[in-house]
Amino acid sequence: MNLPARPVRQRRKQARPQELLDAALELFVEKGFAATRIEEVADRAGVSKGTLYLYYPSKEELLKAVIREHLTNRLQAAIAEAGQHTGSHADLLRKLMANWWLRVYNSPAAGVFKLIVTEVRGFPDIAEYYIREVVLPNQQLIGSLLQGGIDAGEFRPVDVDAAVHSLVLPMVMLCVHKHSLGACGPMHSLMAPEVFVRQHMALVVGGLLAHPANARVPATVPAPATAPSPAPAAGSRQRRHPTQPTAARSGGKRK
Amino acid sequence: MNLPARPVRQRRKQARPQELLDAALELFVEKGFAATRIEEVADRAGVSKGTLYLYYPSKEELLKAVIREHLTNRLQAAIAEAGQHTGSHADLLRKLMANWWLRVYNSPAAGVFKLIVTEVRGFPDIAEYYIREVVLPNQQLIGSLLQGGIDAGEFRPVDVDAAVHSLVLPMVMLCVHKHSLGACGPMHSLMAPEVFVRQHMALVVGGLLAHPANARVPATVPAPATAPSPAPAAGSRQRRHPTQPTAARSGGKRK
DNA sequence: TACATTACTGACCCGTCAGTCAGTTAATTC
DNA sequence: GAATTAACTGACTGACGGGTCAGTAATGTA
Repeated sequence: MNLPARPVRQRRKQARPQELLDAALELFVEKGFAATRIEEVADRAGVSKGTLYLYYPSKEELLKAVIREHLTNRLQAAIAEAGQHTGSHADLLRKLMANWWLRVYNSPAAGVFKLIVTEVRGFPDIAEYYIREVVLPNQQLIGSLLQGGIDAGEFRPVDVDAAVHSLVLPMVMLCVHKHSLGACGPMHSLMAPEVFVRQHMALVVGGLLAHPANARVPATVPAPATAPSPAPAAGSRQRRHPTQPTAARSGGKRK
Repeated sequence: MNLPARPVRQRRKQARPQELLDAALELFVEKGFAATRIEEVADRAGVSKGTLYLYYPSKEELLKAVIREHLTNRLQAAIAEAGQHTGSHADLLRKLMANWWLRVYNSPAAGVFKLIVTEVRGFPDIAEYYIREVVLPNQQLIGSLLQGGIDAGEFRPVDVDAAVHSLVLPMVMLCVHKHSLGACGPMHSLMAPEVFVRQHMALVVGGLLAHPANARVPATVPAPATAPSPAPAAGSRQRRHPTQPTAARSGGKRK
């Protein structure tokens, strides 16, 4: 009946760059840089191939713009805003990681981690940029928080760098996973990130505390204080059924 | 002087498939599947493009063969062999993770993790296979070890699935990292894996123990037992200088 | 309404690469 | 050493995709 509906050409110079970056991020994360055709990006952004080249001079520059945009504008903002909280060092750590990482996990920025893992070897200058702007500031932030806890006698004198990795790497891996295996259907979805972050922090902070008898479970679950009461977490089975749909899946697929 | 030295054509039907798989793994991990030319794989394996197609019917089948080969032959063997140790549950966990993961990390199998992260969305049947053959058996193995420790009263009754993730994800991420950022030059190398595994296990097992006063530091470093002495690990500074060359880099680059 | 500007389009150009196949040569048999 | 087998080669092809640019139309101006 209605013809392919000529989409009524529009002039929207302001909005194009961001729309192109968003489309590019989605597709690069989905299919990889090399396997994504520039025309697909243009299509998804609602423009023609030629238009894309008005805003970005080459495919490679588009990739770099995508990464730069998401890392500087979003992750860095999150880092800055993360240093604002107060409380005991253990609480601080738990709040920081839970809030911040869940925010990152649920934003498109999570895809950037996969993108970097995937493509960084082909574009080494991205590596330098990513490390300077993201990795080091983070290590700095978490590291000094840990060091503070140690100096205050709240944490055991662990290797700070190693502990930072123990804390952060699982969260990064979760972001990467979300956009690789996690996007292959609901057959298996590692674990609900909200549940995991809480459990992970409880476990690792438990290993950090100099006097573990004091605090056991974070504020959210007011369990009997000192005794090792068998109440790991609300609604979390003890074992069996390692597979579980988990329902939550974000980023609806278009075509 | 000596001409390009005609490489003396050889007939080696037996060795070809494995040599092609090895070359393919290297290149797919290095450059990604889409960006690797089939002729590069053939070159690195010392044959012509035509020969490759005698053994693998298409580029995609080559990829699947690479993954299948490394996952079944190597990782599964490691899993089977990993269940042989004895000792307390905490020791078992530490030994298992340290030995096994360092083995994986230092083998070409580490690259397979990156390969899966990178390519699985394009080939969903690989996902199913990987989860069935690698993820689930592993969760099973570590999970039952943890559950055993809990049942024996050695560990606190934590959420087993979450704890498995806390233990394993950093190691997987380390493998992925080795072949992405880690391969971009010595400007930054997360951390020496041997050091990290030890520290990570100490930290997390510390969080698992029901009576943390007992064991503090694993066998390798006989530190003063209970008191929080400031000796985190040999040769590991307390903070500052987050960058450190770490020297160790494997997999020499050819051209 | 006529003219100017510029955001936007898509057919085209050309290098690249997965896959093919007629021919070459190492190994084996007689 | 002649004949036979089959592992191996690499020039070729057809499709595909990055990048270009002459042309189109939306918007602004007089």
